[in-house]
Amino acid sequence: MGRRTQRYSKQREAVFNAVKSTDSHPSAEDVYESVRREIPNISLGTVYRNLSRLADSGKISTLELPDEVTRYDGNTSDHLHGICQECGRVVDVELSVHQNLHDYLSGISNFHVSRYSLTLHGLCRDCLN
Amino acid sequence: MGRRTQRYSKQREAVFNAVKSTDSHPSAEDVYESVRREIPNISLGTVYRNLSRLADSGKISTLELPDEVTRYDGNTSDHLHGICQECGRVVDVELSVHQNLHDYLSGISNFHVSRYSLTLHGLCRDCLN
DNA sequence: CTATTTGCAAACGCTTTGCCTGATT
DNA sequence: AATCAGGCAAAGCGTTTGCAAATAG
Repeated sequence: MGRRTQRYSKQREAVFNAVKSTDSHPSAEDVYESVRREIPNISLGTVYRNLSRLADSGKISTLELPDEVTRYDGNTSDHLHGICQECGRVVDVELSVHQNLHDYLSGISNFHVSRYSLTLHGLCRDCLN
Repeated sequence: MGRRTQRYSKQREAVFNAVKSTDSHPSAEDVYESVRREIPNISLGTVYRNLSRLADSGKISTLELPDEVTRYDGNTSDHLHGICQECGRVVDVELSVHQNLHDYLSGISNFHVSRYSLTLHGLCRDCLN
């Protein structure tokens, strides 16, 4: 066990920047496409490896979306996501709701909730018009 | 388009029964193992095909669990699921909470919620002891 | 100099599909 | 007899991994 030391690599930096610089919650493939413009011969395997390491070390986070390709988020704060049924985008959701939900869920009698995963489906602001 | 007519087959009946007769939320592989005791030469492809058809026609339902193999549920009523961090089981969760949640979620300002997918993580009753 | 990281390609796990034979209506 | 469903095996898709060469410290 124990994490081994991490060395700098321009590939990891580029992967990190690609995730950090957008709020589109890119998939590994999306990140690959984006980073390739800067480092044309980067391999998809390297992108996957770096996404995992960055997520392990808490610098980015992984999105738990049902029936979806894994997506990554540069915003590591605790928040919710909505998937727009119209345009397919994954958007950040304002979370006053989120804050009370944990208490709300402790009302459950046959299961002890330590965390939950909530994904909303509906219409984003753009598609609501 | 348009659904084609469905014919009876003993394989589909067995797949249906396997899902209906348990509350363990079996995966396709689980169903395969189970049905094989009755129909030893059934193929895994047939199990998948029938699970899809049964779900399409609403006779069983598909579980949207993040980062999990797809599981199936013979209980088609709207309810929540908890994944036990100790034993890995997926259990049905009593849902008084669930009923109010939709209203609760309409408070969100930047996303119009039409449905949501909520999975709980924690401890089931057995593992809480 | 040594350990880590890369690129590449092969392997993986789960699920779907094509093709031809067999079963249902 | 006309379709639909099954068995089998191959393919598909997203992701992981083994390996030898390159690179950071």
